[in-house]
Amino acid sequence: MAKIETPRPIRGTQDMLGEQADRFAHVVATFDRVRRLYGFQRIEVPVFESTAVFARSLGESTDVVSKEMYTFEDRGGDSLTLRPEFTAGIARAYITEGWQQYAPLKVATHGPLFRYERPQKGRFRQFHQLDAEIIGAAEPGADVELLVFADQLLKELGIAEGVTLTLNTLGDAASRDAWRDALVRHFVAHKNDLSEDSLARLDRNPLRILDSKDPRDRPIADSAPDIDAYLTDEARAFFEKVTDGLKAAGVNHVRNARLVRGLDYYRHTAFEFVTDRLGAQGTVLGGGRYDGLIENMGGPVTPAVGWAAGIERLAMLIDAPAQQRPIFVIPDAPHLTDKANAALSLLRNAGIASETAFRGNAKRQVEVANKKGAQGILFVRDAGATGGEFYVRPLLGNDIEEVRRIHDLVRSAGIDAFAGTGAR
RNA sequence: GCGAUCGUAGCUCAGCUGGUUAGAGCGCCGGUUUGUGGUACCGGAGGUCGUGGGUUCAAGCCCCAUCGGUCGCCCCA
Repeated sequence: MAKIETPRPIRGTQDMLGEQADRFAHVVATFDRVRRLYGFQRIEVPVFESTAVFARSLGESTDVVSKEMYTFEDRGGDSLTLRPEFTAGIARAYITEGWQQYAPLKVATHGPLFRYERPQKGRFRQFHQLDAEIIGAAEPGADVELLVFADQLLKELGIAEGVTLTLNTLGDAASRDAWRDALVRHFVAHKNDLSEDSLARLDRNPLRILDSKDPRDRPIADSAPDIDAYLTDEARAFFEKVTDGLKAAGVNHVRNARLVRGLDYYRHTAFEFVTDRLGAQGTVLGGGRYDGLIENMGGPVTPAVGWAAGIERLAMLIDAPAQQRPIFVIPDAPHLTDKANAALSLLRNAGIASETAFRGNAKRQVEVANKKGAQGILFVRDAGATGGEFYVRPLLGNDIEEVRRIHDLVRSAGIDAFAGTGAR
């Protein structure tokens, strides 16, 4: 008989078990809790959209659109794309669902995203992000609130220590255009000394040369003009209000005049929370203001600002979430199984995490309980057995008070709880 | 798309300059011991050494190709 070949998992996808899944869930749960503190509504948007949603909004020349999207034709011949980011889909929903009536709208979501990239540390083809957006607010206060929200999230995840907020402004459209022209002039003047990669960037996305890692580019990038000289008065005032707001909220940051964002629609505030603890993937949370996007997609002129954070990356940084330490219920002999199950129900109904092994003698089950890090063992015996019908034995590192509570609970409820089991 | 590196049991790995029947720990299965209770002992199953070619009397080990993992470039969360 031919051997059945098990299909392999798709490159860049993950299967998570135990601690890894717990870490992931803890990040999401913390986000969901903090997001409520800031009054962000939960939204859900589709995992796939018309290709045009992403192709138009992200910019045709970006890597994401030109080579990283999972795009396919459905059976009706429509071109669909698995979302490579959240913002474009949310902007589409804002327009098509009439959410303008709620502006300024504060929304949050999380879920899977897809990009066709070579996987490496902290990078996957199916990855997951937290996302927060404020749509319909042109005020710098919106930028500040999002940043303070992000900062609190990282603090509550316990990773603020190793993570730094880096901040920049790309100015308004006039500032950005003037700066961009100046940059191009600067780079063209040094064209002969640029790396091949940066020569290509010069045509597609000259801003990106600023954060090139190629040593040949560094002197040229470092001597390039900052945006500061090209900021309009309005843009400068806006940026000052953002930094002042952060200061008032006690959020530390560093200015990174070389920070640019890859996607075309960014204006004004651009920021990244970065760490050196994730190998080449330094960015843990990033975002900025995208005042032009919704208009670009055929909607009304709508200012907006938002950020996204990589759940996998955050999950790698946090301490392992505390393990659930169950009470193990062990019947002393096989005929006590039903009685043990009754005890289990009693514990669980009282909100006490408890488990039992499905096989093995009592001795073996004790070993299983230890391996699972049980907090204590509830031995279930025949009525009148020496040592008591129910006996709770605490294990190493237990919470004595909790064990005592269980002891009392079972003993006081014991008679009635097991009356109907036929086990007595 | 490019580069580096790795690929031996379910898992983590050992396997000397190529040389008999490929090993360990953990896990799994069975048993012994104990018997108001955890850390003991014995045994067993399980591997076409990623796959396909090649070199050689002989390949887990050398060469080529291919697939996959990991890390990096690009780009990004």
